[in-house]
Amino acid sequence: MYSVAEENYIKGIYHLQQKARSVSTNALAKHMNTKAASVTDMLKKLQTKKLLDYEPYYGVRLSSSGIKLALSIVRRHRLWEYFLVNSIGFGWEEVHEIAEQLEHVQHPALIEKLDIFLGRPAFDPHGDPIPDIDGKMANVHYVSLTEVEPGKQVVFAAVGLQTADLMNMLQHKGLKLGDKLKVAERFDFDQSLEVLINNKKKATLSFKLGRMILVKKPEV
Amino acid sequence: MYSVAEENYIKGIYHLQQKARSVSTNALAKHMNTKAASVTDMLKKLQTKKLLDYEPYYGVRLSSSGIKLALSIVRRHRLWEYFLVNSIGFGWEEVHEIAEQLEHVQHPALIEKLDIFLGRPAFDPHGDPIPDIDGKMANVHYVSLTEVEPGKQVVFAAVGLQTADLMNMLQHKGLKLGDKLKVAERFDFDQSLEVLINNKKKATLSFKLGRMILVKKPEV
DNA sequence: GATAAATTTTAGATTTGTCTAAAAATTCAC
DNA sequence: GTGAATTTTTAGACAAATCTAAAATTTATC
Repeated sequence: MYSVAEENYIKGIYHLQQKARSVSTNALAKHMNTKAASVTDMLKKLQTKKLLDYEPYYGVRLSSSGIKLALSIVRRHRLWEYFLVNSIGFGWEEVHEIAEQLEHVQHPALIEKLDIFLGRPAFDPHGDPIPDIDGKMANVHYVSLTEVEPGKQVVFAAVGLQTADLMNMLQHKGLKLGDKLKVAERFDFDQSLEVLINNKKKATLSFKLGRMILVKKPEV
Repeated sequence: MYSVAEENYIKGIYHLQQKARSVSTNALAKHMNTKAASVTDMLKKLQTKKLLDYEPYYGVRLSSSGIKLALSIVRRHRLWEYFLVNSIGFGWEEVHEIAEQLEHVQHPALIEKLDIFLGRPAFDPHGDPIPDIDGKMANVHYVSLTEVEPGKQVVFAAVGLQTADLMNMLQHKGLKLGDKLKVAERFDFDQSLEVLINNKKKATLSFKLGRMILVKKPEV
């Protein structure tokens, strides 16, 4: 098992790596709120554990096992955030710090059981995709219907949540994967949407529902 | 705030204090799975934080602020256990170790929101009372099954220990909280018990096992 | 391409919590 | 109540993760 400090470094490198190919000691030190000397020490340690490829003076990249670990930490973090907001009523602005602690709780079955309890959500409360147990996550080229410009045609590509509640509701509204959707109206008052389904049926969707409808641009 | 190690010592002293007025260094060392020298160091440290009254060579007792802290840790631990069993489907034998980690997650509103979400439960899955935010909890005067007169009907209300070993054994014998128990026979030779469970199943329990089965008189 | 500026690493110290071994205090046994 | 056994504390060391200050390396500038 890895220490909390080690896990935090791996997660930090993972996030910085999304922007640039390789991560510098200084950038990581700033991101981790620590000093460059401390970063160097930790990189040498994580190098021996084969979690990353570290070239002194030339920055660091996660190895494949480092990426795997990072994705598992990100998974834990985002599932706990989802729980904090959608189960016990925190606002999405307060959950990050709590999830930073919860993500380090170690148990072989905990996260899988939490995932099932939550309905295997695909996105956390901030809209970030939640990696599955194999590290796969929703293609972030999807956007939720709430972010689509009125008038534009899009295709219903995925749901952001797999609860019976949501499924029943989608069925009731006559919505299924592959449907062509056009936002006819967006009301500022409650951010609800009026959509045209397959250029035929009209339906009114709440903001909360719209967020769980993930869409992509139609194939040309 | 207090470190995980500090919180664990406070919790350990609290539990040992329930049995005896004052807690010895060695008893605490055994309970904490550490060495007496380490205990002495920590006691001196917690003494300066006014969490306990420590008299060198003569043991330790929690101060009133130490008791308050202990009760808050116990509250966190038992609420998380309740969540693990009743919300996400763990068996009662596996939750103790996870709750040991979760109990140290720090946030001013977390435990109150969790408590509300769970419906403010009064007892954890092992039958132990959950302190409220002011440290108050259900007053329980359980006796162990070994002290019950043969023929009397009692109710299995709590376990005296929370090891996976014990939980597995109870599960195997088909014993769970709320069961009606009657001591059918007590053998002087090894002090083992023969009990009738819910007026149906019979089971033989060793003295050691019987001591860990805490019961109360049935409601009238 | 030499030198200055910036970055990174090394060396050595610090804090927290732990350990072993030895010394000190208490308790037990007769 | 004295000596032995037990318990507890002290002294000194260690591992993890951090720090500051100095040295080494890379990058930028002219």
